Amino acid sequence: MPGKGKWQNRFSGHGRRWTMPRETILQQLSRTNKHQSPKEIFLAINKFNPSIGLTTIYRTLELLDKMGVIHKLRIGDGQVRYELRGKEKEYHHHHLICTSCGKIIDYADFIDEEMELIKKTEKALNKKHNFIINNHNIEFYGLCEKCR
Amino acid sequence: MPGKGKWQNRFSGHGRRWTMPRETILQQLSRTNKHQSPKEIFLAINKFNPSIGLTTIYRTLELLDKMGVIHKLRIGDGQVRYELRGKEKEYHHHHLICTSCGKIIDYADFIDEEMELIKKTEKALNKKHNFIINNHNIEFYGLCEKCR
DNA sequence: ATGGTAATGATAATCATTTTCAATAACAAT
DNA sequence: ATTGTTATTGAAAATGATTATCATTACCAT
Repeated sequence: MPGKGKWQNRFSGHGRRWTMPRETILQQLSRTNKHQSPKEIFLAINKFNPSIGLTTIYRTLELLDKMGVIHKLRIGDGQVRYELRGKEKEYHHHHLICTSCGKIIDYADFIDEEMELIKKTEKALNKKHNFIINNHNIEFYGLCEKCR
Repeated sequence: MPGKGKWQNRFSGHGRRWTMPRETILQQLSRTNKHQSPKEIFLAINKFNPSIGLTTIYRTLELLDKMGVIHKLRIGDGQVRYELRGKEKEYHHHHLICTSCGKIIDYADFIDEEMELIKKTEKALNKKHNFIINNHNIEFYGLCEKCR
């Protein structure tokens, strides 16, 4: 039985199981606030635990995303990336992506105004298109300091 | 020499050439306001002009995106998608994406407030991170009327 | 302790996108 | 109009991320 971590409770009672690979993957996601791709996560884990396969990484990340534990990021560099949505990172932020080197900067300015606009927009879209909005994605593309 | 279209002038004088495939691809992009993937564009063109290869579609779309003529969309359905940025579509809009069936709805509400926020944010990000912002992407994910 | 079944990992399969490279065609200079 | 340079093209192969398959393993409720 794997050690009980803070996420274990989210896995019980829905036909889901709390397993060692899942705990290890969540640990790796917690280890940094970088936006990691499945391959990166696999390589990091593989150094100390070569028994966890890449397929499991993919499956677990997909599951965690569906559960709302992590956030899926499609920045367009050829790989999907994920970041944790834990309490310590629950502050709302978006991404600044350098189209030259791929660097990603998190930013969280004007959040109050932004949240207000988002809420207003979500409500209007819901009414107008009868669309339930679960998530949104705001990204800015450009050139970072080094690449400009 | 291919027929002169309204985009030809954007291709002259920079070592670029105005070719039949490019004109055909731009025509196909103009034919609809849907968000088309390279394969969809290829299949549509292929019906009446099988001489244009998929590789050329990819290369041309990439070029047109860099030129700012079209807008690249990564909605996460496994393919990149493009839409024209022509005058007739120059109104600012964002996308509402159904995570179940993949339907995309364009919307353009609260644009004034949004533009103001975007401008403010861009200016602040520029100052704070010394980042030049060229583009931004706002998407809402959820369930459409049929899928909810 | 054990049985049902969710989860796993190795492998192969898919599928979008890129690379390669020889052939072609746009177009500037003549 | 002809020519030479070189951007562009298309076919085929390569790449690389993600997904499907399937036999095996290991949670965990009983």
